[in-house]
Amino acid sequence: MLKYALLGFLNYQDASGYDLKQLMDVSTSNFWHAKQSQIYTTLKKLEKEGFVISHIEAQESRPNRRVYEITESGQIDLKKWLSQPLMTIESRKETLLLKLFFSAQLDPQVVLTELRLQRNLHQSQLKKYQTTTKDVIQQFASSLDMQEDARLWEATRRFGESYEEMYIRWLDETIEEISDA
Amino acid sequence: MLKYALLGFLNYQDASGYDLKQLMDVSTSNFWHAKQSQIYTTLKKLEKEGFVISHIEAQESRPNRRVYEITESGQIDLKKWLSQPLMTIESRKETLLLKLFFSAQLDPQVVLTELRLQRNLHQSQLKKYQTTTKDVIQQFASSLDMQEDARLWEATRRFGESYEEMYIRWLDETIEEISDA
DNA sequence: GTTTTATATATAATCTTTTATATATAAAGG
DNA sequence: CCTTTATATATAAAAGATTATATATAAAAC
Repeated sequence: MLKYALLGFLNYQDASGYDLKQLMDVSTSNFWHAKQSQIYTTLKKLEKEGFVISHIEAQESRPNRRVYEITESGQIDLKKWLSQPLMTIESRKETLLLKLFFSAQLDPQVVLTELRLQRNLHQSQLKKYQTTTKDVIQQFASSLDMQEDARLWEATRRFGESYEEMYIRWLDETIEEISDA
Repeated sequence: MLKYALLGFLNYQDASGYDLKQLMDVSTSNFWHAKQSQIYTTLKKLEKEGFVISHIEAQESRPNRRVYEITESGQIDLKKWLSQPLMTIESRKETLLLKLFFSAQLDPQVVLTELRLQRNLHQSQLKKYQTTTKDVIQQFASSLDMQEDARLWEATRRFGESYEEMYIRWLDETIEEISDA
């Protein structure tokens, strides 16, 4: 699936592996992320399969960049993937819930400490969506003059925001429930 | 991490690979799932590492079962993992959001069809948490006489319920937003 | 002046997960 | 009578993802 994340970005503009990593980190990291090594190996694979092509760009006082460009074949494949509806919902992996599920024999104070720590972390994440992420989207939209595209970017940001609000509410309820026991 | 899911279940009672797959499917699948093949290979690995031991149980008119039991080493390792707080929050991978993020050039009707389909699927999942999953937890709790443990199981179920409620609200808002455009 | 941060790519090794395949039997449904 | 479902385990192959390591330079921070 990382394939389509990369093609999706390259469909907007040419970019190097480094650029793509930066782009993902400030935009899709909420719902899609990848390690640097995976991005570079996937780009190589996509070039071998003909979905992208690359050329070296020399720079003064900086290492050379390998800039990737989406091919027509890549654009067709991307559009096909986007048009085909997902027939299932995804099931997440949430380590915190796995731990909680098996924590009955544990000292409740240990569990509460963990839940409170998670609350802090999710609170920070929520603030990030409401400030940094929101700003990044607005900047991208105005600099590229893509107010229409920005509506969908905003929708994905709101998902992250709603998710964190829900998570914090659930943590508060669960902390109270365990405290009362 | 599947390691700890398996040890967590085996800490309640001995079970075969088949049993563990069934157990996960009706209890933790909300936030933790695994394929049959992965469960069997992980159990083999855990036995080699001394966290579990197994013996063959003969059955009449059914294939033999290999029943696993947690060792003291396994119990210690599980407890250690449970006690150690997670220092980060997890970032999900949501294919629907990835598609939406790159769908600006697509016909809005195609996007709306996908979102409405997802709404149906999430509505079904929500109902499942409110009925089947809730019942399964109550049955387990009374059959094993573990009302205390059930409070935490209930907390993880409520997470699934809240998540689906949030997801449906977000889908409704996003569908409206795209319809208006 | 030395360390850290940012720019930039690449590969090896490992771990995790999924898909596919093989085998075997009995009960239940049609 | 035939097909499907449920019970039960196991491994091979492939795909996907993480961790670690290597190299190189310049600007900024301390």
